Amino acid sequence: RLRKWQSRLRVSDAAERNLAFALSELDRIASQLSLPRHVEEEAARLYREAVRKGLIRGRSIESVIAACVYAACRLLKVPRTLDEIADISRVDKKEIGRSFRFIARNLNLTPKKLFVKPTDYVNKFADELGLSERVRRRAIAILDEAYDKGLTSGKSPAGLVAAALYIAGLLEDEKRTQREVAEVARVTEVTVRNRYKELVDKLNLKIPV
Amino acid sequence: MVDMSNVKLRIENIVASVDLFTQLNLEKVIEICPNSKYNPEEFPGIICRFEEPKVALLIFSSGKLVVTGAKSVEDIERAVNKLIQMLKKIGAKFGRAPQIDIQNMVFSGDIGMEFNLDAVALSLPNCEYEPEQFPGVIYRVKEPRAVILLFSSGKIVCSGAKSEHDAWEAVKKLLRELEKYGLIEEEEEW
DNA sequence: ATATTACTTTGCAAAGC
DNA sequence: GCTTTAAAAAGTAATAT
Repeated sequence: RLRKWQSRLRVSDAAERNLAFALSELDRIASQLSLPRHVEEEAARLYREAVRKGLIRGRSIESVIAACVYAACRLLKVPRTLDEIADISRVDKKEIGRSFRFIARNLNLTPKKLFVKPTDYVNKFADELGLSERVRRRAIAILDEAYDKGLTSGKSPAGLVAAALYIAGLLEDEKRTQREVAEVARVTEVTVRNRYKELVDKLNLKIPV
Repeated sequence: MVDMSNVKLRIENIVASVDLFTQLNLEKVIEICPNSKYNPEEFPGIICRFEEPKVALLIFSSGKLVVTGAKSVEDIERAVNKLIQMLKKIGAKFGRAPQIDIQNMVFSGDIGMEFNLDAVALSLPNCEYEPEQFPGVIYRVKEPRAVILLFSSGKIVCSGAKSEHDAWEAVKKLLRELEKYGLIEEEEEW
């Protein structure tokens, strides 16, 4: 009886210590990414729910916390690339991605709930690139047309947005280099180039020389 | 009824576990396997490749094997018999026929129609789609157990099935779901 | 800037750490 | 959990020329 209580106390002790560690890790990530309070709170909620459902087994607390941060950003439409989160996490991008897909499956975070409009990424990247409202609208128009023509399925949203901003910059005379857009979107220049070529070709865009 | 007339499936890989019911001395076996590798430190089995039939075999001291890379069940049987003939030369005794269990079959295929994966992911229950990490929709079929990767081109990969029949059944279930949620007849309305 | 090679995802067994 | 093996899909990434 007493032993039972002691082991229960030990278990709850460990659980509390783990939760404290998880929340401090969440705090660290949230502050480094300058995440709004409500996103951090949502990530904490997701984490507690994941613990309640026993989804941490076999996964590191750090990868699950990072996954919850990414999920919260997606749910609340606060654009953050997985790369940005992986940069400041101790676990690699691959592991965070696995944990993210696992909690998404088990916490019923459907693709619909997780969907972030390309517009949100356009604004985030455009902010970092200092691009005008006109360029943003042009990029969104390009993305809409690309979607209608079936050019976006299976492609990296970040790569598509990067290429659209690159093109819109050229068309609106606010050029940013492929290197610059690739850097903010966290994709390679080759990806920007590939998306650029396809969009220019299939949407018959005339790029000023 | 779902129209499967335009659907194609091709076997790409078959994984089987085999029991030879004989203990093996891997140090001796390694001598008679031409292109093989054996590093007990990193992996407990011998990794052996046959060119005909083209398969890879993992040979364990327990007399159990894993045969991968086969394009047909017959390839696996031929590979196992070939290995048995080789093992007989180093004195291995075989009291009974080997037991071969197909564990996994991988198919590539085509549904014959393009898909807007955003639309699929929005309506198809229990599917995953993270284009930032992988270009296909991941759909898990419970019965028969299998997983199908669906790409925007309409090409698919089906894995986890234990037979060709199961793979076709799994694909049929996916098509029924796609049809049920109005994702089949789309042509221009992306 | 392009070509090649490599890695992402899915499924599974084997024996041992 | 990990280690090793196989193969496809289509995308992205890393490295070579």
